[in-house]
Amino acid sequence: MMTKSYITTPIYYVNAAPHLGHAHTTVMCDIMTRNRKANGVDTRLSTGCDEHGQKNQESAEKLGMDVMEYLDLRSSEFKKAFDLLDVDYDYFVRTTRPFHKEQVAAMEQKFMDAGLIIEKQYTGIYCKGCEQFKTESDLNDEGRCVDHPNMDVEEIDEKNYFFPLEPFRQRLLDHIEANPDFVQPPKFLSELKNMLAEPLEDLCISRPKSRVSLGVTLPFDEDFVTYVWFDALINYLTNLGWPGNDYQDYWSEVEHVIGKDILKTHGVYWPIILMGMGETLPKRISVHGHWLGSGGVKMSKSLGNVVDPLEIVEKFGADALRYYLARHMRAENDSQISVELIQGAYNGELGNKVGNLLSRAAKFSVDRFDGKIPTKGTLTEEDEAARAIALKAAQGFAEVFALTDIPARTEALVQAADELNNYFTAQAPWKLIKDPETADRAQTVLYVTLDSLRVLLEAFRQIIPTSADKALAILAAPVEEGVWSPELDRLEEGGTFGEVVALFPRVT
RNA sequence: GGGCCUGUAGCUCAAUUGGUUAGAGCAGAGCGCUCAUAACGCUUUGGUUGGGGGUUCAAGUCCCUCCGGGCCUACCA
Repeated sequence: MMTKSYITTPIYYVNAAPHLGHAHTTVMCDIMTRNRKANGVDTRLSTGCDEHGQKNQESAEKLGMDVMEYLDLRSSEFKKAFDLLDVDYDYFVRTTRPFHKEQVAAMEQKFMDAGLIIEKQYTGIYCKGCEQFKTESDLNDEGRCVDHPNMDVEEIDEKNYFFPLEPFRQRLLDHIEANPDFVQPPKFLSELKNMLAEPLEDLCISRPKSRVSLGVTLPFDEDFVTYVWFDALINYLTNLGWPGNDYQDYWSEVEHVIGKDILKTHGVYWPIILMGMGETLPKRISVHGHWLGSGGVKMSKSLGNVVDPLEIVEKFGADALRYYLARHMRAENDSQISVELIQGAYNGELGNKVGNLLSRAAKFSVDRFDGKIPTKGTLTEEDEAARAIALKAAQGFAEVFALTDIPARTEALVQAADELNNYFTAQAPWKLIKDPETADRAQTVLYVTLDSLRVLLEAFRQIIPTSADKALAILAAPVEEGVWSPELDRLEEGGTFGEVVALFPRVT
């Protein structure tokens, strides 16, 4: 049984404002963290910004800003966005912080001393956009990089430092063989195996300062800074205070959550760097797909289908976005998103099912029972069935789940709320209450509905914490932080309702 | 060019991994209810599973091919 856990988001390149992809990965990590904490696992979550590299430097220059001033501004935007999205992180790293830079440099010196780094001369065509050298076939008809057709490429002849990866390839393959859970879901494991099927090229770990100044200076050659990935990945360790004494407990349980675009850096480069350091390899790399615009095409400004997370938060609230991201990402594939789809899910799933159930049962109770939680009488078969449905859906949150489990488990909660709506309509307490002989029965139906909903809401805290707590406050059912398990009959009979307001007010 | 994946009702997704008449939600249509956020419930319309070919008693599922999407990668960066 896992007792500690360490979840990481990638650290985000700050050459532009935070976008949906950043929001997605980070919110998924937050959900996994809340889930583990609720199940008694001591979990830490790290996120942050990668502030080195050529593109960051150029973004600052383009705005005519001092580099540090620019980085301060950008990283504060990321931090603000994650705060707005209710992400409860333990570490927000900035790779420009002195401790991180010192440890990166120390690690590099060790690599040099151990003979793991070599020096080579290289001539080639360099694309600043990619921060990579290109071959002739990479270029378009105009001799420009296909990914950055608006930038000129440069011919460069220079010395650089390299970390040969090939000597570690077989060890990594052996590790994967012995740990088939290393990358999840399986589709991405086979992709990783393919990346390792051919000999690996040496990883260039340096960039000359004449081209890039924003980075960690190489300890053995001050004319160079460190290539961003060779520096950035180390944040996963330096966040924990590595190489201090107490990092190991969390490090041995580390899970990296990434988008499929950076599988190679995390599945190949990073484990091999760790091997070079003599460190434990990550326990798991959990990979998710990307969000596409509706129709399944990539989001782009020219198509006008870009979903801006902050605009969504402003229009629908943070929980609407958190819910959509959690519920509608398919396990192994890319998924679609648009303002219309979010609006549909918000109104139709959160509002009409969950929010409306709370409204109809709570307002009815408040009106007829003097603002008090009704009293439960003898339960019928139908009552028990309704309770069982809620309990079962909530049970999915009373165990540690994987990244790919999130959509189905979230869906189960909404479905359970939907079934409670069914139950409520079938029992029709508004009819029962008219006859004195069945008035008590109305109270039981209301209690069962509200108490079952409370169980669902407690599970919902892992997905949409603010809304769930708001709803639980209406039910006068405060929950304690920490270890949780779903239990019935925790709603206090005769307790006083909070003010009943619409949980997810309809947005049109 | 190579690798991995993908295309199923108007829209977003399922289909126990080859096995009855391909399911669900939303949208549309009809009815009901009035506790509720014009919300809820019941009924219902809608599919040659991207096109073509093949294997099989049987194909959404396997093979080939064409078309459309996505990510990675590409003479030592």
